[in-house]
Amino acid sequence: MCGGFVCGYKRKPEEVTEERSRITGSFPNALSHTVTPTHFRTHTTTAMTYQLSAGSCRLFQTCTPEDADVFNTEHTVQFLSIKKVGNTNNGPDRYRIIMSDGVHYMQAMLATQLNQLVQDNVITKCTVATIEKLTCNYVQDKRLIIILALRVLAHTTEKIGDPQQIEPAGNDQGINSPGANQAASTSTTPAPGAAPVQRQQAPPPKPGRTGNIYPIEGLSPYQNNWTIKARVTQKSDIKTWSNNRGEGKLFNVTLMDDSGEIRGTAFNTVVDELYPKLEEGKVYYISKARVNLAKKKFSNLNNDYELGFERNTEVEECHEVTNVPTVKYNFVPLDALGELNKDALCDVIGIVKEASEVTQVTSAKLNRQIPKRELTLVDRSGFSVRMTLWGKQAEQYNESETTPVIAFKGVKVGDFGGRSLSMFSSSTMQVNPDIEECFLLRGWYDSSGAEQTFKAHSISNTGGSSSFGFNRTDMHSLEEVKQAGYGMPEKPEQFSARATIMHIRSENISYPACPTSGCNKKVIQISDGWRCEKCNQVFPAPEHRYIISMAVADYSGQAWLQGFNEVGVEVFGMTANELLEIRDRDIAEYNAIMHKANCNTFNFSCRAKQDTYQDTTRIRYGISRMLPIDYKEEATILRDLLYSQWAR
DNA sequence: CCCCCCCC
Repeated sequence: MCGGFVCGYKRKPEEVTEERSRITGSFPNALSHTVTPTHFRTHTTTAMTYQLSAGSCRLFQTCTPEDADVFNTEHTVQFLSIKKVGNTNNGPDRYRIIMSDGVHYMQAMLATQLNQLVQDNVITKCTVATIEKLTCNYVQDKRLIIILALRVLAHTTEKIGDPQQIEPAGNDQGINSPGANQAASTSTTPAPGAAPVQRQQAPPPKPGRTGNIYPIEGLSPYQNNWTIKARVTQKSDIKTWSNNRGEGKLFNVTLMDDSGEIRGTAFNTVVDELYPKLEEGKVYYISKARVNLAKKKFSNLNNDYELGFERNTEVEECHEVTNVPTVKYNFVPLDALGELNKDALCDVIGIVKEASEVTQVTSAKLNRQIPKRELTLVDRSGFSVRMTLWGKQAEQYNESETTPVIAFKGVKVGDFGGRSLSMFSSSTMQVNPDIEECFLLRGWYDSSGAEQTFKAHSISNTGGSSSFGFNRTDMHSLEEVKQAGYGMPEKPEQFSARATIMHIRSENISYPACPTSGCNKKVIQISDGWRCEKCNQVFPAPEHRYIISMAVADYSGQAWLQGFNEVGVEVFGMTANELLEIRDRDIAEYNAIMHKANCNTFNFSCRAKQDTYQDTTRIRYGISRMLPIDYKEEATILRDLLYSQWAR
């Protein structure tokens, strides 16, 4: 009855996890370094998002043997086809690959030493892989890319994006390909930016400005004669620093055009020159800045690169009113914030129902005062959420306007009070923007919204839309969670784990609750029924709700987890009313059900919290989400983890 | 060359 694989998961956790620890131990962090969205800084929350290296095909097509950067850089591509090509001289098989960077596709050959990857189906159609090493044969005017080393990131089933065949190289860096338009572009997930494909029809000849107008997404260290035409969507304060490496001042701007966004930074004397010149909201031609690799860890923008403004950087205001980029949004309705993970970035639009005064917060970390202002946003979903503004944005907020519509871009999702929002210095806000959503909100609020009451996201709303999701990139072993002090002051609260149920406390497995939908309060038995204090009503019978306390284990150790009704339903596959009915009717059957619930493995999303009860302080772990294991999914992830290492 | 995104 029980297939071997399922039994594998039913083994004692020590055995199961010994195996797991061997795998994870050998390849530390491999998963999070290859396939997590955070690494690629896409703004989606899908666990699996693959960012192809847009522009790589263009580079391959135009590179010269001296382009060391092309050959020393990793390129993530998707294989669209793999075909054996005839060999004439009885040599080894050769495989021809069509690979896509999401924007273009082109041919490449697999080095014969990698043939095994094809023969073992390690790489197939739709495999996403990072090319770690390649070389290029130059035959007459043609280039033949040969893949020398790669690692597999994932096996997908569909073509990513709408890549176009790349046209032959040779015509001036290969610009101007009509078919090479970008895929649908939204603000939060801009299409993999094309290499320079857009050329301004008639850029006004300005003295000192050289080169073509490049889309921001086309900028890379491999191009140097470019000019971008971009709007400053955000300008920071001038910041000063002093550390053991020295001291100085700097400021950043966020630059945006239709293709994407990029951060620019000026230091020291360049600050004096450019800070007054660059104004928020205005459009500029910018050229001769350095294109540096962005340090992903510190950038919230969707770009692999950032600009370093230097002494010779040219910045010139653009007064044209046509074809100027506008901020594009991908709004998340406020009721859907619960579906985003903590620390995710998102765009929201709402009515400012309330705005606090500016207060000063003392940052423990930075040891300085930071101005702060809280806004309460509401929208047509009937939800409200708190948005925190910091620094300049808090101080300069115009409080004279009541209930404006504000659109926010690139704000951080927090978990205070269930869900909260906070601005980064790179986030932008636009008051009463000239967009449809704004008009709709205004109309709704003025006609009815103002009178309405709003639902806040709440912590207690577990299992519902505002609970935290299971997050594969935030997996921890139980021992690690204990060692790291999750739940202690200043420590993280949220973690995800995979663990197996060892024991469920069978006493007090439920409580009699008010049957009113959403009330959940405990009811008290009185002479003529069950009374709810909150609803001030007497009911003939209560609705029993689970309170689960269970010991779970993984390879590292064990922990007690607490869960509410949703957890019990997941564990037993029936409601508490049904389980109690069985208990009262047939205790043996009840015991069998309790027993059967053991040894099942789940993916958990948990919240650790310090708690003091009868003079004892301890950390309690609450279950916010509990998902049955999808064996196929788990196996696929482990397989890809192995492949990605083995293919190195 | 910064790199903190803060607090309740």
